[in-house]
Amino acid sequence: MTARYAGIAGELREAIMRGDYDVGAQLPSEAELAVRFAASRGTVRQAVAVLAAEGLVGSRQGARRIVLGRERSQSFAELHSFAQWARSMGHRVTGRVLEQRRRAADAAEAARLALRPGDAVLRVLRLRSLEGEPVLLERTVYAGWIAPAVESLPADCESVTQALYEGVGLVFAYGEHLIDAVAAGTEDARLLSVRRGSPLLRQRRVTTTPEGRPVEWSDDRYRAGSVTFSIRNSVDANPLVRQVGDLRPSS
Amino acid sequence: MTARYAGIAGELREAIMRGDYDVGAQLPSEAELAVRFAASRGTVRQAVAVLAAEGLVGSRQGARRIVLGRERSQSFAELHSFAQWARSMGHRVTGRVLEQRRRAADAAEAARLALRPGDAVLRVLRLRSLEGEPVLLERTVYAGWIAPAVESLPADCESVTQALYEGVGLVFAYGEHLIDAVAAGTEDARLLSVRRGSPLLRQRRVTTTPEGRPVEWSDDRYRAGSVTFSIRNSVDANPLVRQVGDLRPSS
DNA sequence: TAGGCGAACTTGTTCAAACAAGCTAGGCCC
DNA sequence: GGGCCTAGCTTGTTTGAACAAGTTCGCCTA
Repeated sequence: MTARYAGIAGELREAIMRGDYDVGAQLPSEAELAVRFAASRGTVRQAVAVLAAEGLVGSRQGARRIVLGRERSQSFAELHSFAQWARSMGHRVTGRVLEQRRRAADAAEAARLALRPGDAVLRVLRLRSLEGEPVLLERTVYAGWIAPAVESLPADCESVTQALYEGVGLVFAYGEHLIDAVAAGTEDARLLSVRRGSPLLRQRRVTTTPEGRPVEWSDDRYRAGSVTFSIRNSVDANPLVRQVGDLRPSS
Repeated sequence: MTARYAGIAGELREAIMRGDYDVGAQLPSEAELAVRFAASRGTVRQAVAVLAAEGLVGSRQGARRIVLGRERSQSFAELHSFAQWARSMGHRVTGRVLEQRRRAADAAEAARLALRPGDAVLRVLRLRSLEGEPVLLERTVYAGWIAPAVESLPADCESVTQALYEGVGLVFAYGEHLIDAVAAGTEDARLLSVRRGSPLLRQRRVTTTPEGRPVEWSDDRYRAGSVTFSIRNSVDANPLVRQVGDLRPSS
């Protein structure tokens, strides 16, 4: 059952997306929304807090909230599953496993997956295409405990995320993403049909279960121009962190 | 005066950073924290919600919260001001204006800055260096109403953000960031001391006042390897949105 | 017309109670 | 040891009251 505040947030989100309120326009006051939705002021506050977290509305003490934008947000699941995302964008998507092998985790992998160095992990190389064009190369390392489930998937499995949920009830709940730019290496270039040295958008990510158990650590490389990441922030909430690299040209 | 919940969040954040709780460890219950901080349970919930939004803790109904990570977050101001960020990282930073000119806004700029095409804007080309190495090229377009204040800044002004605040009380409150990878153009290559065509991490961003008025629209290009962007997300809150590009190789 | 003032409105914070929905750990049984 | 059950604990939701801190707008005066 959807919580009331989530339902109210959903209705307000739709009203914003529909154009009931222009960008820059004011929302009704909390008191008015409480009457309109037959809810308490606290519940309304929770609902608009959800929208604020999505960057759709902004607020100042004493002034009515304003609409900041109309861009549709994405659920965690949609971001996590390339296939789900692409389909919701209306694109034809395919995915293909090129390599898959168990091996011992190196120190970095072990740290990321809360394992000991030398523990068994499953490394998968996967190519994703949109409209027949290769756009994403994923080098994913799965913790050993999930390896059997991954190995049982077909090589052309479209949505690994969904298949793992349906197959073994695996749920992803938390993610950390590191985004930078790298030059295409030899393998990248061959598989993504680009020149060696050309720019790739790299997203390294680790994904974790609701209990806090890391499942996968992945190095994803997008062809430049194929994908853009978008983030909204504010003085109240800044999810984006800039970290210094090693200040030498990347290899 | 800092709100109580913000103070409690700060203390809990420090305890986490200090190692009082390992990654994966449980936090005390809300009831215990309420006693410890002499606050109501509602206030404690607000405090831990702040930490959850930073990706430091995760929660499941009925189970104690767990520590997800120890990475320090950044304030909005720190992310926005390259100089402030670099200094807090302990790096020597310089900034230099290479070009600065008023001109008419094109359609894209006008849309981003809530202006009409043809309205006057100020375009500034700025180079940022860390430890004497050029790492960031900013092409920033300021709305006309803030142009005089920007023009009055010295060419080697380190922190434009701080100077605008001190000079005219300008406050930034909201941001939108588009992150992708592009190939260095001729000017990029010359100014950042890289080969033409080599990868750059591009961050296009628009920044807005508390009243919702856009101030600047900037195309920032980082040398590959100099900076990584980090974002945490969860099923409860996903600030990261993947958008499709135009599926053709970038120029 | 512009500026100042104040009342009314608006959002932000804190507290508390009550209930719902889930987790955890101990005890018991096979 | 493993599975099941349950009491107690824990987080999630909703309501509401009271107060703080800020904004907005109408009115008045120079």
